[in-house]
Amino acid sequence: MGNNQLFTPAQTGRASEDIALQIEAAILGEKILPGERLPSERELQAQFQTGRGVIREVVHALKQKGLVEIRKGGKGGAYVKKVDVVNAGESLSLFLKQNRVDIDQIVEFRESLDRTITTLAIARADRDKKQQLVTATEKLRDFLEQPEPDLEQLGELDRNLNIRLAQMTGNQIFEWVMRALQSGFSSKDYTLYEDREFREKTIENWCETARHIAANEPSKALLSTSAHYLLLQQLVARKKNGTT
Amino acid sequence: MGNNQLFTPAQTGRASEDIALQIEAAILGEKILPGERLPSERELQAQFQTGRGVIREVVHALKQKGLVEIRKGGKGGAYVKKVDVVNAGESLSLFLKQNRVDIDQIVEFRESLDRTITTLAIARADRDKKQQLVTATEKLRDFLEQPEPDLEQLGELDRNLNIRLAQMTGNQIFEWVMRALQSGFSSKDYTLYEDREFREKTIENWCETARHIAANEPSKALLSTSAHYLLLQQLVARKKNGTT
DNA sequence: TACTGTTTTTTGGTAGGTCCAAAAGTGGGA
DNA sequence: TCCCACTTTTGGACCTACCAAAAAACAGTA
Repeated sequence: MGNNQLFTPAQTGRASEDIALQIEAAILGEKILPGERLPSERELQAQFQTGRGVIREVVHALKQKGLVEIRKGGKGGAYVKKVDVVNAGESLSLFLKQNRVDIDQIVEFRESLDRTITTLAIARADRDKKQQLVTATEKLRDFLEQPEPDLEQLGELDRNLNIRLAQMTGNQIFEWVMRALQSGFSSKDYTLYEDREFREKTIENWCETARHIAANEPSKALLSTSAHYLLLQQLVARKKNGTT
Repeated sequence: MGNNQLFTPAQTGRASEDIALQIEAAILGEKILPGERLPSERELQAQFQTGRGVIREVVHALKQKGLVEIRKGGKGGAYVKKVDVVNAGESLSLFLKQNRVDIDQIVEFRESLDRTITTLAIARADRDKKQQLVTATEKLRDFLEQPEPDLEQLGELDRNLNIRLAQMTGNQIFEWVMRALQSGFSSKDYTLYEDREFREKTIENWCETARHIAANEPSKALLSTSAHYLLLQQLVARKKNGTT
């Protein structure tokens, strides 16, 4: 970026916020493209006519927001990241954690989300994607055949299925919300998959749903989805009664 | 270099992140309750045996996450905030801004969200709340009678209506997502309300929807909602053709 | 030339200090 | 009692120094 005055010195007052806004605007305004790097902390310090501490705070705030990635050493610095859908931001997760949102609410929301996603996925995704979904669910079922399946890995596969389905809507927001929600969900995971019956029925249900989606049968697919959430609600209710 | 460290992630981890996690855990674990304050930066510096810069970074990261609020002066410091649903986190907003998510996608998502919310609101909210919704929509219509309505204020009222409706579901997550989405939506606002016809039809539609909700008529309410989004999609399409 | 190991430079990370400004408390005088 | 100046607390900014990691530059050898 050289010596052209992309940034102006901070005004007196909340210097850090001012600088943060300038840099953030530069990133969002694509003055600095993803993959490029901001000047080093010491350069920024000179450009903004400020202390390095301020710059560090700013850069770290950007890092926290997921806008940049920091590398050290020669050619290190703050590299602008493309905020992709993977970065599901922890704000929802934090909200779920601190407010002790009831798991029923999460389930309810996920059900409504899933129904829409299923419908859209059937309407929009191409044959290949749908077939891949079926294959993935069958792989999951095979995985479950093991006498001692790794529950953590199982959860991971399940999450991936959900995300894959969300991607099939062609609408990034569904994927974003799904990811955000799952990071919050796993944080209050009641280790649902420990229940063997639930686990088997759920996977079977997944396979069924995937088949309906591949067959372009929205109403049947929605029925499977509902069945899944019915199962989930029952289990959650049991767990609750068991622990309280 | 001892080879015994080959498999451990090594403690190259930054002290600041470590400290941040400790404090965050203390807050989320309710060791420190909302309203209480963390020790002062200098005290923390002493407790953690570290430099003040590190502490400042940590505290500001927490502030950025919305977990604390910083006051200065005597009795100042980092006060723990209750992360309420209002704090809709900017991660979604950032995502929408940087990825140039198409406005159609936002509209599509909002429509699906609104349909669920409407259904749930009818099922769950009590008479009073529903009546208040009707009153609020009528107030909005009256506001529109002015020859020169303040568009910004109008948008604000509209947002409040949406949030009020989301609250009526009794599920905080809907409210959270609605808020997050709106902060992102307004950032790519095509100044839709500038179109006088759209504005009037929309408000009229709002009144109608509210009445259907108050009358416990889910299917009619959903019809109004659909009509609203149809209108919105048309306008967006027109704007798009006009600008590209 | 090509590879290899060392040294230098760049850059973030940490430590500790000084000073400033704002906010709350403190106390004296009208 | 009330108001104003003074003091204390605390975050905000700035600075200097040094450490550690990573890349680049370099030297040495085959």
